[in-house]
Amino acid sequence: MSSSGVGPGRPPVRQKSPAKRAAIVAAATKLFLDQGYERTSVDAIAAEAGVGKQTVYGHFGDKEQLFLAVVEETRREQEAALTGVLQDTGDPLADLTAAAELVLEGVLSPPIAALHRLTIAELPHHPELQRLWRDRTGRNRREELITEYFRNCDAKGLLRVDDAELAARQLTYLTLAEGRVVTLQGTQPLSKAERHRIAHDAADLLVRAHRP
Amino acid sequence: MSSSGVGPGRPPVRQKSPAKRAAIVAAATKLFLDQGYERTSVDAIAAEAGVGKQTVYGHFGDKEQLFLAVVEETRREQEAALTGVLQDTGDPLADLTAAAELVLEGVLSPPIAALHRLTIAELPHHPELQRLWRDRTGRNRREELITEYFRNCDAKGLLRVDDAELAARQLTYLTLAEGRVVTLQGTQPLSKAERHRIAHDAADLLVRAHRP
Amino acid sequence: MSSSGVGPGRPPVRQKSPAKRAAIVAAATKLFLDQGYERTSVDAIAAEAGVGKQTVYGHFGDKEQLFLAVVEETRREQEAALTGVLQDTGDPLADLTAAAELVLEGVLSPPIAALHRLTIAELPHHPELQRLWRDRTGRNRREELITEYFRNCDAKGLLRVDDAELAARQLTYLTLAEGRVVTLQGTQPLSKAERHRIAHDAADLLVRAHRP
Amino acid sequence: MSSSGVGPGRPPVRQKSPAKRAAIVAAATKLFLDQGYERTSVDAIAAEAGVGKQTVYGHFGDKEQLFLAVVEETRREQEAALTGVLQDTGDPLADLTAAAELVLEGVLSPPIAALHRLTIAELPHHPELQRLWRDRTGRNRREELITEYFRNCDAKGLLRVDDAELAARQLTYLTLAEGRVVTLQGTQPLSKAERHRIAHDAADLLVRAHRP
DNA sequence: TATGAATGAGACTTCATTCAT
DNA sequence: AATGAATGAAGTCTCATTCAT
Repeated sequence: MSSSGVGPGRPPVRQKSPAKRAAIVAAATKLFLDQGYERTSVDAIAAEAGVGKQTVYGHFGDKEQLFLAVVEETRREQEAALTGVLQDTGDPLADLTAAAELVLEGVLSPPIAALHRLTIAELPHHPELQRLWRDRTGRNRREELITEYFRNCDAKGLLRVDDAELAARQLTYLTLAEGRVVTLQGTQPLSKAERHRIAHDAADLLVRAHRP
Repeated sequence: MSSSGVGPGRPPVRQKSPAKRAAIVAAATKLFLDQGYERTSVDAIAAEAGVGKQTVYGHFGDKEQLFLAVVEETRREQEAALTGVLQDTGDPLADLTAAAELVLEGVLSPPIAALHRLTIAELPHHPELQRLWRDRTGRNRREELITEYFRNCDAKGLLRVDDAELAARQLTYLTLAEGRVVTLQGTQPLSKAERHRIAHDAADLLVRAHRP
Repeated sequence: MSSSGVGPGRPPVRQKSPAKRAAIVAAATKLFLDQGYERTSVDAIAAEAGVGKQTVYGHFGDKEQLFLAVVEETRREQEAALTGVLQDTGDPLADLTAAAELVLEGVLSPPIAALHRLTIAELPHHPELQRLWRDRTGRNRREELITEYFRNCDAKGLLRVDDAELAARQLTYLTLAEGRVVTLQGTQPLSKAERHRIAHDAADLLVRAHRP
Repeated sequence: MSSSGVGPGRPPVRQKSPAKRAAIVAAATKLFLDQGYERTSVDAIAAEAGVGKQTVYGHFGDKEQLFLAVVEETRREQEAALTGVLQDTGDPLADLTAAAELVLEGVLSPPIAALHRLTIAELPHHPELQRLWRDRTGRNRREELITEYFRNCDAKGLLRVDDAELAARQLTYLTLAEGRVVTLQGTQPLSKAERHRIAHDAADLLVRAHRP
């Protein structure tokens, strides 16, 4: 606002290049997720991004701000990537199993799992990160869809669900918790069969609990 | 070769002091849990333990071995601390809620939560740690007690539980997952009321699902 | 990749100061020659050069590279210092004695002798150094001049020399070997008289062997 | 003398074991020759010898004394190993060539070459070593044999040698100097053919110079 | 006498950050 | 705005030596 006017004829006073900023964030994301916060050096980030070190400091101030920017950015991307497909075939067990599988697939994908580990690790050391994470908690598009699904089932009499939000959260947490344990927090791959089993067990529990 | 050399073998004269070893582990535990692996310096550990740096290296070889020793030791302590109280009042909902509360209390206690965060953070960087953790998974005394409880309920006709192990795992995971999210992975305290609510919600789900 | 990054390439703004590099090499040369490789700390080199430690690492990467740079540099200087004075008075014994004295003077001068000792000591530990030294062997300006001198004598009929290169090498090696032994590898000074004796003995042997 | 009496019946007051001393020297010799003085740790020596560290200090006082003991010991062994075979076939060139080959073989053998490099490297740092080496210089059995050989040749009129000692020294130095340069101070092997060439060139020079 | 646990100093190297250009 | 050379602090680990047994 103060620097990017539209008037003609000003000398080219070298604006902070958004392209470089993006390159830095991309490089930092890769390295942070791969190696963790402390293990990643600003030098390495600058080199990976192909920029000078001062450029990094110019854009982000210090290493911590850059880290927070990376977390924020990555979270935004993930959120956007949550495609809202949730079939309603009239068979709650099948539908919820499928939904849980999608949850697993999303959360255990390498970058997201890495972000999760990284966030947990750095949580106590960056108060700002706590605020960031707290704000996000529960505001998940997928969970909202599952909530709606439970509401529909209740309306249709397929299930009897008093608190659809709670049910959606339970399905999600249950699936995730077991998925994370089985894959050593996302460091090991999850076979299709195992993923299905986990999702099915969770969905089955919910369906049984809420059978009319 | 290493013990006898040229002359006849004589008994070793001086042993590595177990007291110093314990002091080092205690100091390392405190600092690692507090600050994380990378942020903790061996210098600081030695100072905290009141020993020389080389004493640390003499006992553990390098920082990573010390770290693994800390994890192992802490895990052992936790396991031992799991007192096996699990009431059977004939009211599954109440009993399982109480059990879940105990789970929460144990796992969200500051040192254990810190160890959990630390372990997750370092998992990708220490293959040995993965092995350690994998071996531990599921071999939990508390879970076994809950499993037995479900079996009893099934036998008594209070609940209908085909797979008691699965049920116990589900109760545990569900409780833990929500507890961890709510406390920001154990970095924030959990009020008694909130703890009860979480435990109750989970226990309620299980009981409903398995009602005869 | 490393030079352009995202934006358009701009000329590098700040160059590694050649003055600092030179100061580091000078300091390292002094200390390495004085104390040897292992005994010399990078800290001490940086202090002697009046720069920060990282400046040393920025310029040379690690201690070994710095060491090789020192050897290379010192060798270059020596080579350059070899002034090509080799009188031809028509008296081979006198001329070759004088030449041998010059060889002695050059090779037993404290810095060059020290470099020689240092190189020999480190040869087995730095393969790169072996390559460096192998390449240098025999490419000595002084030896070439002596070779020419022998050729001239042969042409003039003063001596009968079939293999002038061999003769030059023999004069050089013989002189050096005895000079080094007598001075304890250059650690002790060599009196003028002794130097003359050594040079004369060697030259005399060559002249006698090649008398027509 | 004061401690190793022969009288019977003294209580076994634990004498300094000569076997351990020998083991320490052997271990130290191996490691010093292999890695150099600074690079070899007392720890490693004690481990290699299979004794405690204090035993090393008990026997030798400190690392430097141990080093000097190693040099002294190794020198003694070499000296002893110099078998005095020097043929006299009446053909000076052949005999001296053979002698020079033996010199080469001895001096360029890996352990002796290593000792030579080590000694040169440490010469400036251990004044005691200088004294040790100075005393030894020229007191070489092989050289004495060659000296005698030259005297015999002179007596028999095969050669004309005024200073047989000088001639022997020249043959030795010349051979050694070239041999050392060619093998990079004994770090590289010397082919039989090359060894012969070097010895022959040196012997030839001497024979020519002293032809009657 | 012999052991090896323990020490304090110091080794090489890398870090986040600033400064001169 | 952007570069990367330079800094000073701090990192992990090893050393020669001593001390308690």
